[in-house]
Amino acid sequence: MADAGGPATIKAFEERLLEVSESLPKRLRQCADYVAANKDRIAVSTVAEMAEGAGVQPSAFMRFCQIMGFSGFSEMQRLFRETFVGGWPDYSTRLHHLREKAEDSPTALLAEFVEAGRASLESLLKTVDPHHLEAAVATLSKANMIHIIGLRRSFPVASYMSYAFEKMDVPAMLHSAVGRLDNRNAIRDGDVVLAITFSPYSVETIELVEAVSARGIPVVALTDTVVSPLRKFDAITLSVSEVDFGAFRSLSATLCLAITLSVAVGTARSG
Amino acid sequence: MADAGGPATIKAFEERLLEVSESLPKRLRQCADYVAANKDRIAVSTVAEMAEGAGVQPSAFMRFCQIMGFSGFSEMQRLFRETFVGGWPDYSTRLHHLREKAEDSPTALLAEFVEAGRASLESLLKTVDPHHLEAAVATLSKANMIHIIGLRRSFPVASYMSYAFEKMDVPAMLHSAVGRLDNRNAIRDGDVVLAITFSPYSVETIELVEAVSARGIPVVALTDTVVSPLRKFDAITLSVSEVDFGAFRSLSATLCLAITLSVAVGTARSG
DNA sequence: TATAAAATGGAATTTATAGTCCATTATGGT
DNA sequence: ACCATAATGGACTATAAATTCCATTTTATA
Repeated sequence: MADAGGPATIKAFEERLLEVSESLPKRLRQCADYVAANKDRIAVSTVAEMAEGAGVQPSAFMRFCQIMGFSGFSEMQRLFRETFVGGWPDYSTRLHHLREKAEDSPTALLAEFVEAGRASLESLLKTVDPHHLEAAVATLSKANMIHIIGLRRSFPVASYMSYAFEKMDVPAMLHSAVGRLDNRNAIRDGDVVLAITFSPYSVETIELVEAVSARGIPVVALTDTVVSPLRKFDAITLSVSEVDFGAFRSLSATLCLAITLSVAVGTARSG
Repeated sequence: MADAGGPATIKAFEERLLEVSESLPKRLRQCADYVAANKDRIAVSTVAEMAEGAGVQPSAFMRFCQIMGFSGFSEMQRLFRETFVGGWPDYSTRLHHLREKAEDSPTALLAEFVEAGRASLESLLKTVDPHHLEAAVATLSKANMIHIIGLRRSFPVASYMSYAFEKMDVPAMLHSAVGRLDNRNAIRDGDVVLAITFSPYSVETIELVEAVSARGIPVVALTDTVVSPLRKFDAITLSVSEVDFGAFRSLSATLCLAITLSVAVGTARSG
């Protein structure tokens, strides 16, 4: 018990957390992880709440506090309560502050993108047609193989879905057009193409869709507006209007739709 | 007690406070004044502490809470505590219902992910340390070449940043570890490594960081919590706590930070 | 595989805190 | 100046939360 008082600052707390978290049994590690990801909650929660969040018993959480060097939860909580008096206003005031006060600092920029992302997410629920979404899920669920194509700015979305499908044992293939290779011969009857493209639309993607569409292969499209060139082919279209800030588009809403599709298809298949 | 439930938002709370404070006896007015000046303390204080701060008896403060329309102090405090944590309530239980939701209707699932994304974005503003962000931008701006590494679930983020940098003429290279190739020899003095990894952390990424860190190459890390293994090397760490659905992570917040970094670095270079 | 040690879950206990009540003091009107 | 009414302070009680303890399960070791 050389450690009379636990960490006295948040920084010391984090160091101790890191140092300790290497060698921790299962439950206590859960505590460490949850705490690391939710430091702000400590100040305003009860042990019971923290324990539930971490998925452990209150007593386990207590033990964790002691390992961190505190006498108990209360003492740990005190550290966080004290350091954050004078602390944080709510989201909107904070945002306002950042925008005005810290003009053209990276943090102000972050605030702008966060706001753009939020706006995009909000409009997502409005722009996505539930029937189209259901149709897309149904089509993808029946596919023997899902061929994902998305290049340039859409590539992150395509690779994301590819990863998600793999994790859920949904047969999917990412067409990356590396070295101008064009694997369209891999696409066979019973397969489905999932095309992702946003303005300015990659010709490769459009060409691929055109080709397979002519062969009667179903196409599900993730695109932006109603004027997307993919509309011409009878694809099931899900449109996302992303609020962009400057020339750059944060893909918040698009990825949100992507994960939804992935999970929906994954469960539909296994169910 | 015509007023069954008190104010439900901070805004409503402020309005009620203003409306009420006109006609208040001495002690209760003290409460009102103190609360107005110390709203943030409500979440982390006891009645006794608040009363002392306002210079009144606890019982007087209790009466004040009731006049504000709450049943007591606890109810008033709950309002502040909830708005603090932004209320992404126990996801462990939500996760259980995720499958049912997915089968139920994809739209419900979408709503769930939208909500998760919004919560993640809000907390992003809290978790990102402005100083670290500035340091990261400064370091990346001075790099001769930015080496981006991010595998598996982090790969979409890595490829996104790679694309963004390219568009802004920032010299950057995406290390994809295709075919187990390891291009670490391409990393030279004056370069900077941008590592992106989330739990469970890819060993390849950690190994790379370890290797270059030993050579004195600066590392900027995008990771999740403070217990990330990247902390051990002295990297400039930006942590994003994203809501996880089991193996699935909606990358809304992460991408938001990614685009911010990209644009900030891009402008810093050209400016 | 048997045994000891560590970790865990849950109930019991203790402590702290919110909330109530009433006697006392201040205030405003006649 | 007196009375009626409202406001206040402080002690008391109920409640909810933190903490501890121990029986049970799990894990590591010989």
